[in-house]
Amino acid sequence: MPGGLKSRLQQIALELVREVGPRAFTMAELSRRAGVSAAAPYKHFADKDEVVLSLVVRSVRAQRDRYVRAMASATGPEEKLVAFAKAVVRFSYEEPGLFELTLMAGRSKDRSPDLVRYTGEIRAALTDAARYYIANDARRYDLLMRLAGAAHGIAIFHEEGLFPEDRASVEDAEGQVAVAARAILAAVGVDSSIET
Amino acid sequence: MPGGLKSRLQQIALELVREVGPRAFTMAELSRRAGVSAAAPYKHFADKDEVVLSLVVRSVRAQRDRYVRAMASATGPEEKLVAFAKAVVRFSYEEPGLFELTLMAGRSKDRSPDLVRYTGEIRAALTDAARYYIANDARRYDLLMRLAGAAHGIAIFHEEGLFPEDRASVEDAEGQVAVAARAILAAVGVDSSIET
DNA sequence: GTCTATACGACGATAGAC
DNA sequence: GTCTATCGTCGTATAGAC
Repeated sequence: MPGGLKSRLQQIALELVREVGPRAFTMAELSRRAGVSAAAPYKHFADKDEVVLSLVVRSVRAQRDRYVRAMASATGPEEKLVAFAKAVVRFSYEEPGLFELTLMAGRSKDRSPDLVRYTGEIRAALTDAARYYIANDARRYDLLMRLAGAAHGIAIFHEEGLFPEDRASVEDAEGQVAVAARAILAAVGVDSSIET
Repeated sequence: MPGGLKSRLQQIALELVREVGPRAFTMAELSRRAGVSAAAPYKHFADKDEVVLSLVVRSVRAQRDRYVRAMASATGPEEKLVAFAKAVVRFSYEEPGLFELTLMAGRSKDRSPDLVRYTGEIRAALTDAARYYIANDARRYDLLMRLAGAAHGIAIFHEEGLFPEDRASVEDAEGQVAVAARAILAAVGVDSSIET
């Protein structure tokens, strides 16, 4: 079974990052969990960074899957963008390790075409829906920044346990982010230069 | 000069965290920069955690100073809350290390009365301004969560370099967060049960 | 492809002299 | 209060046998 260890290592690395976060991830623990020697992983990955990079790519791909799917199953621009915001909160809740990993994507973007592709696809889906609100590229990008930024921050607040005890469920957090998203969208109104 | 080293260590630890962030902070580097032996700091702090905790307290106090001052010099509830949101963005820009440190505050709150006090003062100032919008405690807390969460997220996006190149200044980020804050506040309207 | 063995460095923390 | 010296632990990474 050649190459069998490589994908197994990736899988275990994923679980490890899910548990302890990207910072505390170590090659030593990876080898331990895989039940192989500390040297073995280095036959499949040049170094630690290469392992982490492959996880970043997986994280972004997973988010693309979720966000694009969430937006596709909603009808109308506002509902699509709200669905995105809720999906961000849910992803951070279900995959805190991968969510934290995402922020490292900006740094390592040069090193992986896949990364560029997946982030591009997320952006394209968002842009598509937001076109309904704003035709101008720059202003529309600003709107998406406010929307995604707000979703990100609310997700973190929820993750950090800052929500009040009696309303700390994921559904509560999704509700809050939905309200915020609708507010941000309502503030820009609808771009009248768009034909139905 | 008894105790002189302790405050010097705190000062240097602060600079160190500002530079490399809380995760990469090490006692070894702290000693090195202070020009003392690796053992010296342990006469003043029980362990690494105690050093970091003292920095968390400093970070929260610094934010209290900024946020309360920013809100005090603005007139009217909306302007006060917008000023808070902008101050969050500016703090994350000017003190990224301390900003990152803040998220560890939730974990260690039990261990420092000062921490509880400072966070309480920030919350009180926010609550005071938000009373204009919502009288009900729970719903007002939700509003502040959306506001602070959005500010936090937009601050992080700016910090991570996700703003477009030609609009990546702090002032641009402040402008974006102000728009988002106003949108979130506008969505709840004004609580009519408030007199004046 | 995987192993054992190992080099090397960093860090946290302590003991005991002064 | 500060030093020197030191221990133990862990991590990254490589060399060479199988």
